[in-house]
Amino acid sequence: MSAKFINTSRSQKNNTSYGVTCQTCENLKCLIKRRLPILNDSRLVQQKNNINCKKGQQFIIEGAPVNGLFFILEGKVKVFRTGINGREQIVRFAKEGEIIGHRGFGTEEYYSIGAIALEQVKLCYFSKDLLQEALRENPKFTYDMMLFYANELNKSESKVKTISQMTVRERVVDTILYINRKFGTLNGFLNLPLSRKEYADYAGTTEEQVIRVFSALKKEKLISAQGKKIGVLDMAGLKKEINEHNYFLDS
DNA sequence: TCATTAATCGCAC
DNA sequence: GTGCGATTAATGA
Repeated sequence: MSAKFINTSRSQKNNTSYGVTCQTCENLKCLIKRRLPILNDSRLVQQKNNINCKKGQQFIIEGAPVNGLFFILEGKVKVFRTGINGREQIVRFAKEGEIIGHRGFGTEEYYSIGAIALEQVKLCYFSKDLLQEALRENPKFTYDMMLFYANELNKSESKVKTISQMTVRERVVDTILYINRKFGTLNGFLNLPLSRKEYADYAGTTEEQVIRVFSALKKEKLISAQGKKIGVLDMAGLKKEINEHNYFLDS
């Protein structure tokens, strides 16, 4: 909770608490890892920081000043924004290889979002200044980042449409499909245990609505539920729910 | 086992 | 559809 994770003063070489450097990292989804050949001797990769987060720990606080960007090395997080009456709207879920906090990058001085670890998470933290330096010097890297931003914008525009035009039932189904697409399944259940409230916060409804839709879907044999674990029984049936209204979005 | 926390359900608006 | 409160199930210390 304290601000010590923003501590960028790490004297030595590339060693970290758990020994992952950009060179030894195996996460090929990471933009920086993919461009390592051209970024290898930049100060950016030499001075990155590693941060360990426990489950439930918030590592980005709304309103805090932006000093850099987070890349997820391992684990899953949720990114949210707090609404008027204190209700939180989950903007997206993110997993390894994704970037967090990029919206505040550049002109914004403060984060407009918060981020919480959903499980044990390892993060790579890059300072804003060094990142800007790397972007100015490496057009290819800059281009990759631009594609990432364009893609993110597209997804968030799709989500606006989802929330404003779909019924609650469709939004909940859409959320299940989204989690399924993004995180896959494990032993027949979605590979990401979320509370009903978290489903609600993502789908833009209330916890009760999610429960009601879930129990309806269970009766219809479309999904199964055991506590937090949700299993998809009839993928085609769920997709049909949304396809019928032509709102299916692959975000 | 007891104490919390989360999931459901029912009911009024 | 939404929001509150009571009941019950699940989880953790």
